[in-house]
Amino acid sequence: MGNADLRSLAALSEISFEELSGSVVAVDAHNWLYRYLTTTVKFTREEAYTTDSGEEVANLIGLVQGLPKFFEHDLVPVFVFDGGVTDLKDDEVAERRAAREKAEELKADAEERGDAVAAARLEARTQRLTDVIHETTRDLLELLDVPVVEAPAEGEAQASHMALRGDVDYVGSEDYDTLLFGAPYTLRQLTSKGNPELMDLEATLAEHDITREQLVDVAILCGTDFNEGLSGVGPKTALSAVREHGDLWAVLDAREAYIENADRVRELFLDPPVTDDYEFDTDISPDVDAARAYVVDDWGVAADEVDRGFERIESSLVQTGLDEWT
DNA sequence: AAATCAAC
DNA sequence: GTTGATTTG
Repeated sequence: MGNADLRSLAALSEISFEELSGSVVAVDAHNWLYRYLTTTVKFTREEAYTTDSGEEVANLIGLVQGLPKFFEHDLVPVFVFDGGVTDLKDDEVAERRAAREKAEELKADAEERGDAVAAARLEARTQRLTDVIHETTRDLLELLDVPVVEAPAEGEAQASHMALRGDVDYVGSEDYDTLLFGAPYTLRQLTSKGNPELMDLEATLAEHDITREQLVDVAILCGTDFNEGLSGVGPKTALSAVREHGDLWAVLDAREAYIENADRVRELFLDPPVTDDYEFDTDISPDVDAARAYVVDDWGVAADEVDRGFERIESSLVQTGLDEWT
């Protein structure tokens, strides 16, 4: 199962923050938080991200540490929140729940053995995005005046739709799904060190001389979040098969194979539930003091975890303010 | 989570 | 080329 490994097919290139200055980037909130919670935050210093009262605040710290990158480079993030779960994804959700429960069991075992390292690793797997995390994330974004859009379903699909309509310049994501959802340009590694990476849909299609429909077919053949791919079929095999036979159905026919829900998965990528009913203002003026008070006073985050982040946000605001006068 | 490596 | 395990960040 699992995700299509489209990396080897994607047209990627480096891009500098200078070139991106002034752009608006739609970020899938779920993905952004999930990645942040499971990688940067959880591994080493788990204690720091849980308050004395036992509240999970890693998301708040993650935002305060991650957002300055946007502000400092004059990039405006628009956070897109997931709507209801697609029914197709029920399987996936159930699977994740099972995986989580399993991980929780293993973690309990590890703790019993006194194996702290193993327990910490497993903790990452038990991680989930709770309602509290979603709500506090929204609250903090609001205080920082960061635009938020509600997706009817998949955040990635909505973000891609907004990019297709030209309402944002880029989608910010680490996933390759945005290619399938039709996002013209996706930015990767926006919060890591070094330059971001630009993923170009048109260049990807041109490079392999295929259409977006065919790219979706390739992905379905290798497996996506929504369907099991054919075993033994990876990106290379899928690509040449689609190029040879034309589309998914012809490939399945030729290989006498069957993929559950293939038609619906295809539809989901090519014509996902999205909305034009959104509105946001990219001229943002964060209330840094209120944000700091919210994080430190209301939620009990240690001040030294967020001081630097808030300082960076503050000084980036001064900077852009000056730019307007020069 | 990405890169590398071994096995099929 | 694909997959699974492994390591490192």
